[in-house]
Amino acid sequence: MSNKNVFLKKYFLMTRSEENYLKTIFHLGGGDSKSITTNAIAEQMETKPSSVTDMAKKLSEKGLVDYVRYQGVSLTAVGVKTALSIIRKHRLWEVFLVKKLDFTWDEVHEVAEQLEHIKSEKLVDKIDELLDFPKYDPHGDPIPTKDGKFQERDEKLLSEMPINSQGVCVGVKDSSVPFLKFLDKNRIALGNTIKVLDKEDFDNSLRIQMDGKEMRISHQIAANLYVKKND
Amino acid sequence: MSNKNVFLKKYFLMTRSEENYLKTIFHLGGGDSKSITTNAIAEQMETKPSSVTDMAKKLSEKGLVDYVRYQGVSLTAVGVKTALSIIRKHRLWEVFLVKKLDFTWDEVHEVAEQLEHIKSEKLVDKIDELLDFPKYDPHGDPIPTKDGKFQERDEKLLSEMPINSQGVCVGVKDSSVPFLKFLDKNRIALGNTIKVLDKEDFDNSLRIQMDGKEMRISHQIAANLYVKKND
DNA sequence: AATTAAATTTAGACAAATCTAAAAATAGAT
DNA sequence: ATCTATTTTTAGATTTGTCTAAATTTAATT
Ligand SMILES: [Mn+2]
Ligand SMILES: [Mn+2]
Ligand SMILES: [Mn+2]
Ligand SMILES: [Mn+2]
Repeated sequence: MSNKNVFLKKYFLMTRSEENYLKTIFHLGGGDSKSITTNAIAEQMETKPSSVTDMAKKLSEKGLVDYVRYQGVSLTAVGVKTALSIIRKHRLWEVFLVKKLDFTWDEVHEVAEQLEHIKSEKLVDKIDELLDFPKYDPHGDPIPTKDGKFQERDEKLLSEMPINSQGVCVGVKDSSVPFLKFLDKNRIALGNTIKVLDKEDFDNSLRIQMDGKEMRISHQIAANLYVKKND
Repeated sequence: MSNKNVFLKKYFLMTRSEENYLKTIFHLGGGDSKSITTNAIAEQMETKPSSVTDMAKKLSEKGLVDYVRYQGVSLTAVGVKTALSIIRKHRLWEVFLVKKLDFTWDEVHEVAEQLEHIKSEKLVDKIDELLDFPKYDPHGDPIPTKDGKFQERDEKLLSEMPINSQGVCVGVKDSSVPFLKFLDKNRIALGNTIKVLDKEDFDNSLRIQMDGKEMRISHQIAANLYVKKND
C-alpha cells in the first residue's frame, strides 16, 4: 500500500470494530465528556476488558476518544460526530426496513447493525430523502440530522405519569425482541393514546385506558414505555 | 465461543473475503468445473498468488471449491450456489440504487460491493419484490433467481453484427466507470435500437444508426456493447 | 494507614488475512 | 531428456482484533 493510503487508513477509514466501539461509548453517555469505564464498555459489547483497553488506545491515537489510563474514555468532538453518523445510518435503515420492506420493529435492529457500516454518503442521504426525512426510528428513537443534531422531545416514562394524565406512546426504552413482541401481542403500539386510570401501591402496576380499551400493565412494562404528554 | 458456534462459524458463516474469492472464481469461469489458476485469481483480485493459495486451502476445507495443488481451483456445487447468491445480491442492490435512489449506472458497483455482503435472506427477497423481480441489472447483466437460475438471452456483441442487421442494446461487457461515462456522453444507453450501416475494414470502426441519428463508433466500443438481435 | 477487593492494564498467545522471499513444481523449448 | 522460465507453494512475518492469565492500580474497608 502506498504511503498516502496508509495515512488515509490510519486517520480516516474506520473499521467496523472501531465504529461499534464509538457507538457503544456514545450510548453509555461518553458524548458529554463523561468518562466511561472499561468494564462498562466490555459488558455492553460482550467482550473482555482487556480488548477494550487495546481499542481505547487505538481510538485515542486517532483522536476519537480521550483516554486516561485506569480512568476510562470519553468521546472527543470528532468522536461524537462519527458516532452520531453511525447512529443516524442505523436508525434510517431501520425506518427503511419497516416503511419500505414491511419488516416488523423487532426484526430491524439486527440487519441495521450490518447496514450502518456501509460507506456511502450519497446512499444515506438518498435513503433519508426516500423516507421523507424521518425524525424518529421505529422504536421512537430520534434520528440525528446530517449535521449531528438531535430532535428533542418532551417525553417521560409511562411509569412516571400521574394518575388521570394522558399522552401518546412515542417510544420504547427497552427495544429487545421479547419486549417488542410482547407489546405487539398486547396491541400496544407507538401512536396509541394512553391514559393512566389508577396505580396499585402493592406492585406499582398501572390500570390504563388505551384507545378506548382498559387494561392493567406491570411496572416493568410501564417503565419501558415513553409517553409524550398532551399539552 | 461455544463449541456449537465454532462449528457454525467454520461450516456456514462466510467471511467477506471468502465471499469475494468465490465470486471472483465464478466470474473467471470456475463454475463449470473448469480449473482457475492461482495467478488469474490473484490478478483479478489485486492480491498476491500466495494469498490465493492460502484461501484455496480454506475454501477447499469448507467444501466450496475443489483444489488440486499446482492445478488451480474450481467451484463445487455448493460453491456455485453460494457465489450465485452473492452475485444475485450485488445485482439486485445495483437495480435498487438506480431505480429507487437515482444513482447513475457508473456509481452503483462500488456501493453494491459492500451491500452484497449483508446477511439477511428476508432483506434480499424484499428488495427483489420491491423492484418487481428484475431480470437484469443496470449494466444488462442477468440476475440469478433465488434458486440460482440464470436468465439466458440471445445476445451478441455489436462488433459481431453483420451489416444492415439491427437490434436493441441490452448490455455492456466492460462496465468500468470511464466506459459508462463515455456511453452517457455519447447518448448510448441500454434500450436504444441500433442498426449497423457500414463497417470500415481499415480500423474495424462501425457506422451505426441509433434512434434515428447516425454516428461512427470505434471497434473498441462496439466490442463492449451487447445487442439483442431483432427477430 | 494498612489491608483487601475490584477494576484495569500488560504480556503473551491465537486466528484471519495478508505480504515478501525462498523453495518447489510445472510447462515450454531446445 | 534436459534445461529454463514461469507458476505455484511454503515459510515466516505483519496487522487487526480478540482472548487468558498475571501484574498493577485504584477504591473501599477496617
Ligand atoms: Mn437498533
Ligand atoms: Mn431503533
Ligand atoms: Mn457491479
Ligand atoms: Mn452490474
